[in-house]
Amino acid sequence: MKYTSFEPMNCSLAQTLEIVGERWTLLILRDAFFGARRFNQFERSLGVSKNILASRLQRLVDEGILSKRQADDGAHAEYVLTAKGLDLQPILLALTHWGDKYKPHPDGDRLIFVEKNTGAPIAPMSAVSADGRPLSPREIRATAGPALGEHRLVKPFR
Amino acid sequence: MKYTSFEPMNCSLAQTLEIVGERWTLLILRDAFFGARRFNQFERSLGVSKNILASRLQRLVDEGILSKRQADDGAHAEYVLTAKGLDLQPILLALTHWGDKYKPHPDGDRLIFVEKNTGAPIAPMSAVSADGRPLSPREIRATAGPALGEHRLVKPFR
DNA sequence: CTATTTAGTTCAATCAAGCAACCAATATTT
DNA sequence: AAATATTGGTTGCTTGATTGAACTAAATAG
Repeated sequence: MKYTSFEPMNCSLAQTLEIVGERWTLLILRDAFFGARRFNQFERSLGVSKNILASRLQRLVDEGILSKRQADDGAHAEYVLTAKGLDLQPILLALTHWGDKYKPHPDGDRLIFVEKNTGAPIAPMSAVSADGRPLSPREIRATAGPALGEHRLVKPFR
Repeated sequence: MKYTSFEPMNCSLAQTLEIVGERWTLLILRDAFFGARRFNQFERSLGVSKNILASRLQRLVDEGILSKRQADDGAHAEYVLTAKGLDLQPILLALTHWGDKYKPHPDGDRLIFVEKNTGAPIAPMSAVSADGRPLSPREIRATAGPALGEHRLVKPFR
């Protein structure tokens, strides 16, 4: 028996986790966002085993999150984020922001994300209304869309 | 040797993943956000093994993300999200939103998140500037904070 | 020409996931 | 009241994923 796949679950969260929820994957993507492209850069930055790294990179390429191509010098390959990969940024920022808040370093901030133009720090990740107001968890409700058959999630448990 | 811990990494993302990055954890939290409180509800909703579920719930309680308490009927225990747990919402929404976009159900949306008051759908998760403009990945830069010693992440790889 | 770096693959050992069986305490049915 | 089922777990076993080490082949550097 394999590890149970999340894919049969009719849930977008489960679908995403099936792809990026494996060990190391999000850290690999973090490094990709910081500019890592070569196998060796990921390996040294993370201290992950080569076989795991190779397998994760392959998976990300298969999923269209990274693309593997020859570097300009023709010699080695490099892995670069696709548009699909770049769209993972809110996930990484949200995870990072929570860690900043609840597992802070005693000396202060580790990284500060700023607008490239102005240098102003970006807002903390939050759900926002269509017109831009930050929303707290209790101000949000989930409603069933057309694809949510008789799925139990939307029926309150209580 | 255990699975290598992410904790020694001086990285907020790694710190968060160390806690919520395990298999099943984020799905458990999803159900908690949808109102699940009892052991049995999580078990049935997810189809996860009891031992795994017990261990994950325990971990989340230890981390202060869920609190375990006696239900009002005095009999059974229940697990409820703390403020720290509620703060994970942007993470779940970002993961869900990406799955909506890239692993959609053929019949359309699965869940639609709306404002409780107005019923209006919330905005897709995105980084936003301090004054509320959505920011694309290329408009954001990471700068070193005081706690980021001589960490390599901030130095561009290229 | 030799040594090193790079980008992997293959392999054995170990740890975690998954499953089934069990258990104690309540709740429900007969 | 007795029997049965449900709840909330724990224990133990098997299988699979992670890990680290050894190996390889190609490119690059000295």
